Amino acid sequence: MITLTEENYIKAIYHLGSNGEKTVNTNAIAEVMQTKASSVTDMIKKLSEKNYADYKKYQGVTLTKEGRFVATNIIRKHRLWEVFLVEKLNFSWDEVHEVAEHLEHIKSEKLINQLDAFLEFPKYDPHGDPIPDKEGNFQHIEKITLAKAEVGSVYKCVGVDDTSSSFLKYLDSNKIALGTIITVKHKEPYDNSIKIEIESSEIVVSQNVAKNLYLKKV
Amino acid sequence: MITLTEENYIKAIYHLGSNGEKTVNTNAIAEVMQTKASSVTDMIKKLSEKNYADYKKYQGVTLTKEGRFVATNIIRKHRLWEVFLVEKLNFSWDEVHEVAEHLEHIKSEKLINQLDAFLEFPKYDPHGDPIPDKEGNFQHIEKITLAKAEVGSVYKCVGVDDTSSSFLKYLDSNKIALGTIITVKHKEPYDNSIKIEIESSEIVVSQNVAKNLYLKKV
DNA sequence: AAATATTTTTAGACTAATCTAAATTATATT
DNA sequence: AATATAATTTAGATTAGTCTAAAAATATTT
Ligand SMILES: [Mn+2]
Ligand SMILES: [Mn+2]
Ligand SMILES: [Mn+2]
Ligand SMILES: [Mn+2]
Repeated sequence: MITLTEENYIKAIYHLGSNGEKTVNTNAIAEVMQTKASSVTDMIKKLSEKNYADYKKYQGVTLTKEGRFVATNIIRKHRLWEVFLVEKLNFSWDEVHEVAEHLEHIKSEKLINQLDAFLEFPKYDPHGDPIPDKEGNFQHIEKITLAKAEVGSVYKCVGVDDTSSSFLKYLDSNKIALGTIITVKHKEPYDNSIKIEIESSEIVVSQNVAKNLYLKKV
Repeated sequence: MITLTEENYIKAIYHLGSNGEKTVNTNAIAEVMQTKASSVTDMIKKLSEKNYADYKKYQGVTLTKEGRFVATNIIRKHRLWEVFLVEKLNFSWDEVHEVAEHLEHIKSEKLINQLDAFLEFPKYDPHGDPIPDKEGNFQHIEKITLAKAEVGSVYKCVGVDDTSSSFLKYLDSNKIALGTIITVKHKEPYDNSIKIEIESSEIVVSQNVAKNLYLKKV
């Protein structure tokens, strides 16, 4: 039996670890979990005892195969619920994350597999993130941030790194959605802002925006 | 802020109290909650402090207006989710209760109101129980148990008291569903079993079954 | 109206998850 | 290599929800 809190720690470790293959350190987890390092230490000991994580004192933590399975399963549920909320219940993409944080912990194999079928087996969530299958496998799409895109090239918007409501609403108000075609017109060396063209109108976005928007060359 | 456990206690008190207008006693709650009387005492003290319940030592407990609102709101969510599972995700009526026990605690006004709309504002759940509106109001349907039905009269099946999987599967296997027309043919005084006619075939059901099946005269 | 049985409450202990403050280990700087 | 700084762990408390065992109150029976 796995508790809701354990699931959230496992998810946090998974997300922190998926960038490099290095171990995840205590303070990083504490920050994501909005808790204190001492609490994290207690929890990773417990996860280690339950074989969800490998842990040696002062050496950071990694997930075991079992831990990774738990993580991808929660992510699968989270993203499927997000699709449901947007596609069926008319939520906008900036409203779904918080609710999905709760729905992802509902434990029913049948529920999630029937939901998957009801949604016609979506491959991506409303933020462009891939949805793992029952075994935890999912495609990695090749994508770069707008910050690293080439001037003169044409891209398609395929995802976001920041899923905060304020960022997503900013994109809405600038007519940027998943699938939107963007041409990079100019990079300003002074503040790293970028001028882009969307549907024949030009806008300038800050470096901050550019770093959080994922593109794919077309 | 209300905890999941508090919500479940409030729901239990509501269900136990809705039969009579009397106070609900500690042991009854303990049995429903699968816990010990001492734990119940602690919790009803807490619910009383939070103004969800009125409580005097040794005198049993009743819900306040606020408590009843919490209760009907959870019941609204529980029953809407049950409808969703049956109507959209192809669950059968004996599979939904357990999952709904978890889904009913998801806290999002928008979620539940959009779900209500998506389901086209159903009035009853898959077991024939009425779905409260946002204010907690719902119609009481006049219904009697098969045990109290008159020999010779014709009834429509409108609900069940026992929502256990085994009882619902029993009904399935005997072609009894919500809306099924039933004619009462004979009451056996010896063991209170009842002979009924369904779609021109006759079956005999036990007193136990008869007490858990709700009917309405047609 | 006592005596007995039942119900309810209290007292004290346990677990999960958290915290603060102090101690320990690792890393960076001189 | 010694010292300073940062990260991590430990020790001891706290809160929610639970338990067992004992005490207190209420209900039932004689
Ligand atoms: Mn999300
Ligand atoms: Mn997402
Ligand atoms: Mn139910
Ligand atoms: Mn129901």
